[in-house]
Amino acid sequence: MPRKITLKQIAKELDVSVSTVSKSLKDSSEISVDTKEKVKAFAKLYNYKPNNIALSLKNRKTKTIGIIIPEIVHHFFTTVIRGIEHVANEKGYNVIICLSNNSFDKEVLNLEFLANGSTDGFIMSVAKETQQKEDYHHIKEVISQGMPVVMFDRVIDEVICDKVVISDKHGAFEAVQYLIDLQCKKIALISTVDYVSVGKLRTAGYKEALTTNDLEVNEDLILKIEDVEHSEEKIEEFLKGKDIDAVFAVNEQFAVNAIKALTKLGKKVPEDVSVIGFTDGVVSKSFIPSLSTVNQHGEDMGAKAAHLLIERLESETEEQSFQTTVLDTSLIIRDSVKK
Amino acid sequence: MPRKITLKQIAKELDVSVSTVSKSLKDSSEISVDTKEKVKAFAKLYNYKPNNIALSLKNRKTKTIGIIIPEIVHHFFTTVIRGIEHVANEKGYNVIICLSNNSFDKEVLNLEFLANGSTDGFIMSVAKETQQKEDYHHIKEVISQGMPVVMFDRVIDEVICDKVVISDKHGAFEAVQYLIDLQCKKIALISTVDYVSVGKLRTAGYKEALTTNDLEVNEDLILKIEDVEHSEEKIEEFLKGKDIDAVFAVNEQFAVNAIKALTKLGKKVPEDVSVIGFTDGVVSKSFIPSLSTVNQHGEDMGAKAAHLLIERLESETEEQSFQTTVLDTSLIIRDSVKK
DNA sequence: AACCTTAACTCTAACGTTTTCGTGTTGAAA
DNA sequence: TTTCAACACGAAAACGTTAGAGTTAAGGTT
Repeated sequence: MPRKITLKQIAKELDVSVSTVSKSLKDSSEISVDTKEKVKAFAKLYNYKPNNIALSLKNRKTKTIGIIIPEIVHHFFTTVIRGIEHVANEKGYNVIICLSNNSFDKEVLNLEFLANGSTDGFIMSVAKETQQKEDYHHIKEVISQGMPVVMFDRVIDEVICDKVVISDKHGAFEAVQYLIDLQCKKIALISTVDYVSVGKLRTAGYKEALTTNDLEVNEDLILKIEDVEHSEEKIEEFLKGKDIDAVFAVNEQFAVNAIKALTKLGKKVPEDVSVIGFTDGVVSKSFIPSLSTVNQHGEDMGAKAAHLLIERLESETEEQSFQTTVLDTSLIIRDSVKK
Repeated sequence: MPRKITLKQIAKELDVSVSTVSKSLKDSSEISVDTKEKVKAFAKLYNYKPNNIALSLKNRKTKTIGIIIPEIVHHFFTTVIRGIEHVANEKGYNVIICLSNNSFDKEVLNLEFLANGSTDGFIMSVAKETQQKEDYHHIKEVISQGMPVVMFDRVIDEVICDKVVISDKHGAFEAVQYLIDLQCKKIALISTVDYVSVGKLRTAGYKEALTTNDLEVNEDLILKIEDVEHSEEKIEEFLKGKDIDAVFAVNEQFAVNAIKALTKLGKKVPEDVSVIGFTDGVVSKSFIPSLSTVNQHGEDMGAKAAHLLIERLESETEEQSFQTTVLDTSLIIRDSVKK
């Protein structure tokens, strides 16, 4: 029934000053043992807990990390969040999550809002629309105001801050190399449009693998998809009549859709066509055939990002050198490739 | 380069008082047009934005909603979050997410921490461990301190607050009824242990459907699983040698595992055995055969919960009547049941 | 007796806002 | 010339907390 109790109320009740109460609870040597015990007992009885907002105002730090991501209904992002959350909690930080829904405007709004006192720093993956517009003033602004920012996954070279990425290019390279080692010669690529940084990088890895193995890059075998919504039909159309022996897809959904389309077109996976996707989600494991993928280790990524941010928050010196951590991917081979 | 600017700094710079600056920015009629314009121009130039923390302290409200859920890497919960976030943002609220990881202690910690000024109210789904322990003192306490709480999905009857649930029992009933209408007579149930409220309710729906159709409830056809981790083997073992023509599973994962197990055991889905799951996730749509499921409408659930909470936060009167909103499920029929 | 210590407090300022209540200046009515 | 609004602004309190700088009284030292 009782509302939250404050120092002032305790002070009044015990007929001492607010500072005495505060110091008692901090076990200050300035206060007599008697008084301290009395105050502590009373505080415990009324379940006193200091008000975070007041503390934040006083200390000018909130012990809160802002996460801004494009989308929450997305397995990879949730694993990253889990990683961040784990580390943050360990270090006494809270986490506040905002979604940009891939909208530039909402990203700006979120960032501005959280920057006004709500958080000490940010961990973010930028919205697709932002990457398209190439407008990063909002991010640069919070950084220039002294807020540390750590970017992950979709990072912006132009913005100077700590970053955590996976070796997209190398991960793609390895996957395609694996396919080549299986004697695949006609490997199709299903990617996203180029302004999405990861799509671009994975495409580069695909191409590099081909060229280093003296295989020709055939643009007819490359599909770039704008929106995930109608990917299924597009993929089917793309694969129709194509003479291929493997597919490399830059995400899980595209890989699944590719298998479905291939099956529809009368080709068997993995007997006729081997398929490798990117990102190890729930679907990959469950699917029949289970999907071979490039695992991104989202949780590690989140953990690393959180460490970087907290380190910066807690270091006294305003370190000016920023680092980009590149995390390795690992290739998980399951049933969607021939043995 | 400039740190965030405050009213005080603007005041000093323009040689007026802090109150004049504050009033100017609020376009108060007390201040001359000249001064107001000067202040506004200056504020705009330096990109002044009021400090949220200071505002929160002053207004004694944070315009922030706390979400506490057991797990983030979970499709259903993320859809709920998306629903909450959408409504919250519309109404000018922010969202802060904490994970209990299904641990009672962490749930308590999160709740206590957020209750000390960080949020105006909570939307939560309780941890499995909490349901097991049946210890709800932490939730009752924040409520008694005047913090509105809205529970969803896993709700506690014993705690008096607003709730949003789906008609678990009825959803299960409909699914099983559908199977019965297909002439299935030997329907297995794969559920969770009973202390998880939704598992219990869905089991009840299953049983009711059987009895209303004069079918016997055979406990040998019911499997209750404790942890999801090793569900695959357990389900396979359970199904081995069982003479059944349908399976109803209380979640997506169990349904998928059931199909895999059945396939392994030489039975065809849907020709020999029809399968219906619960919760419409990514896997359901992608799986082959695509899964028939009871759709929970997570986003609606989140939206409703957010509406309930915000309404309570913004109503002056301390309304004492709490409501439980029951959302309908809908049965999505795909390829995992025979036609 | 005059001074110094020390224990045990209390006061005050500060964090950044908002808002109520003053207060001094002007111009005009009486 | 006095009186009184109207105007334009400033001072101060408040939200809850902390920390450094006083303050007071008791006791001890010279």
